[in-house]
Formats: sequence, C-alpha cells, structure tokens
Amino acid sequence: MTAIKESSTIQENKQYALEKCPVTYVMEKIGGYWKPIILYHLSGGSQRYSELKRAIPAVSEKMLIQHLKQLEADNLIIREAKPVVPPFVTYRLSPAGNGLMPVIQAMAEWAFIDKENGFV
Amino acid sequence: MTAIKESSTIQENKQYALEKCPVTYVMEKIGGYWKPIILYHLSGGSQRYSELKRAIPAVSEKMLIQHLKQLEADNLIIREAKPVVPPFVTYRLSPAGNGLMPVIQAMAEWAFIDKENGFV
DNA sequence: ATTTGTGCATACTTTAGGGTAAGTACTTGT
DNA sequence: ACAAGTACTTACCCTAAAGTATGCACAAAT
Repeated sequence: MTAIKESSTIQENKQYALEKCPVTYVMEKIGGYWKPIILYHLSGGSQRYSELKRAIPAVSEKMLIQHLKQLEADNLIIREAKPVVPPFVTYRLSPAGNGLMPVIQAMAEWAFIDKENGFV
Repeated sequence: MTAIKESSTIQENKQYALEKCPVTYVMEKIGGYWKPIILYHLSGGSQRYSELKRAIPAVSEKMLIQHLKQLEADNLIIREAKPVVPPFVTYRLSPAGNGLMPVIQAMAEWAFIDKENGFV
C-alpha cells in the first residue's frame, strides 16, 4: 500500500461516492479485472490453486495469488490448506462470495446474449 | 493503442480465454472501474454530460468523457447532441447497454445486502 | 541424480491508467 | 467588461498495477 496524499480531492470524493453509490461499493471489492473471473471459476465448486492456474492460463501466478489473498481478506473466498507435502490448498466461495453469484451469472448470461446478437 | 509484443504469452492466452470464459468477455467491455458506475447512473434514464459529472464527483472530466466515448464505441450507450449553444448533450443506454442492467442491478443489490450483514 | 509438481514469495521493470491543469467557442447573466 | 456554464480536447506527468523472472522446501517419480 502506498500512502494517499491528504490533499487528494478525488479520494475524498471517492469516500463520498462509496456512501451514495452501491455500484462504487462493489467495484471497490471486486473491481479488478481478474477478481470476477476468479470468482466465476470458483462458482462450480472448490478448486485447487493449480487447477485455477490452469483454468485461467492468462493470469500470472503473481496476480492469481495476489487476488486470491485479497478475496480471502474480503471474506469472499475461503482458503483451506492440508498440511501435507506437496501442499494441497483449495479455495471456495464463502457465504458472502456466494451472494455475488447473481452478479457473475448475470455477466455470463449477458456475454452469451451479446455474442448471439453479433454485438461482438 | 500501444503495439503488443508478439512474444507476449499472456496476450495469446487472453485471446484464448475470451473464447472460453464469458466473464472475461464481459470484463473486456465493462472491466474498468468507472464503466459500471457510469452505467448505473444511466439506469434511471438519459442524463446530460454535466449531470453525470455532478452525479459522480469522484471522476475527473477526462476519465468521464473517455469512458463515455468507449461505451459509445462499444454500442452500450447512445450520445445525442442538440446543435445549440451552449451545447446540450445527453447519454442514454442502448438496447445492448440495457441488457447489462441485470448485472448492474445484481451489483447494487449485493452491496445493500453486504452492508446490512455488516460485511463492510 | 535430476527433474517435476506444489503453493507460494520477492525483486525488478514496464505499462497503462489516471490526475492536474489549461484551452476552446460561444452565450447568457451581472 | 467580466465571469460562468457547456461539452469537450490536449499535453504533461506520476503512480499503481501488472508482467517477467527467480527462488524455496519438500517429496515422488524417472
């Protein structure tokens, strides 16, 4: 984390926006490019770290682990590690994360419709 | 647009991911931080540029106009300008953009639930 | 003995996104 | 005469996000 300039007007405004606009609130939590994609891949059930990696070949390991940690910190996913070697770690949706499924579902549906209509 | 290095593995993978993961497809269209927020503010009906600006004080003019242009180019919103002075320009959702409303709605609903549950 | 797979961490660099500020052209209000 | 509002555009700069690459500890398989 980098320190935020106190004089930053937009940061103050962002705080204000958070209270007024629900979508802003959501974007603060899953606003990254990768987070919705990760959540989508967890919608089918728990996945090992390496499974996610293979399922999303476009993501670098750094990004994957970084976002997994953030999602865990935000209580959207749950990490479970078995103390064996080689490591066996799985990730799955938390109840709060499950609550996001309508959003992810709606995204997936729109994508299909958009493609059908040739808007792509 | 900046040229993409041919040797970039992740770019190739991104292409691949676009075909396989619907959420990736959505993120390419509305993946920015501001786009869903803008769309949310257009969900109530058409808005003038200056109205949007005041409704989203956290966004700089540069970002606002930039994303409006991109959304227009992606056929998600429609721009209408009356040839008067001072200018009178309104933005509203296109049919395709309207199709995104379930996503935006789901986001807004989740935000409220999340706040109620004290997950904030 | 070397390679492979696991789930990360860390440093180092590049890039793209975004901030600030100024300008434009024209009109209405004071 | 001057400021203010409208919808932008452009240039300059800076930082946060992301890519690349490497290392680690340990075990099983070759």
